[in-house]
Amino acid sequence: MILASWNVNSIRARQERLAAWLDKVRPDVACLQELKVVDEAFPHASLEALGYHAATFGQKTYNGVAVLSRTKITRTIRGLGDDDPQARFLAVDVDKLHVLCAYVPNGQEVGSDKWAYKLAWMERLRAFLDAHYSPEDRLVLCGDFNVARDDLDVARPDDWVGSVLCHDDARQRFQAILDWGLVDVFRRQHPGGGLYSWWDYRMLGFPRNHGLRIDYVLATESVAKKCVAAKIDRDERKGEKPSDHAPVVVEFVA
DNA sequence: ATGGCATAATTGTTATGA
Repeated sequence: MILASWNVNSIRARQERLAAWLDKVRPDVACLQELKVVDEAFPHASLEALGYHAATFGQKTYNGVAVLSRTKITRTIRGLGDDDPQARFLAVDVDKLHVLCAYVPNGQEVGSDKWAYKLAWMERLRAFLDAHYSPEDRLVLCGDFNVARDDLDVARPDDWVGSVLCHDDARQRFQAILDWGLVDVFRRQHPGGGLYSWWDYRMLGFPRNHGLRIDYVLATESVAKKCVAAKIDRDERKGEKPSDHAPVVVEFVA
């Protein structure tokens, strides 16, 4: 089974690239973030034509998450179960797997209101896991976490010391999510680091490979132990009109 | 200290991202 996570940075701007990529990779499940579109304008028809069911939790202009699946989606939970108006979380069941798709807030600047919201949001995500699932479940939590876990996940760590992507307080919230009972399956496959999922559009970030790994596939151990391959599809950061994020693609055996 | 690039709201400029 192939599972992917990709922050597309507008599904409408990325529609052609997304379709070509789905056709090439044929993931069984794909978690998408930053749709920047309301549910009514989500491109269901073109994705159906490619063989995908879709669950969406969209929003005008900002945020928005979706899960695509080649098999039927049997349950959908939109949001973390509170009155937060930002569309950043979607959980579905597909086959015998819980699939959770998250777009963690960026936080803008340490000390800002958005920063406080980011930390609180990550705590709410951990609480949601506690309330709804067991670490014994077959579960994956994928998405853009807007946190580089370790300096191994940062090309130029000195540039990012204390920033919203690398701050200890954010890393602690991330670790609390892992400590619930999740494995960073990409890290397990590539313990040496030095592989990135996001590069700034500016300052020749991608040609210089000044990247960070902030997109993740996390899995409970029963799923993680079936992982046979994990990669970041750097080719998707090349060419015309790329997202600033590349997809993370993970393969599991039966 | 700032912008640098991209997107979506709109058509000149702002909010946001990471």
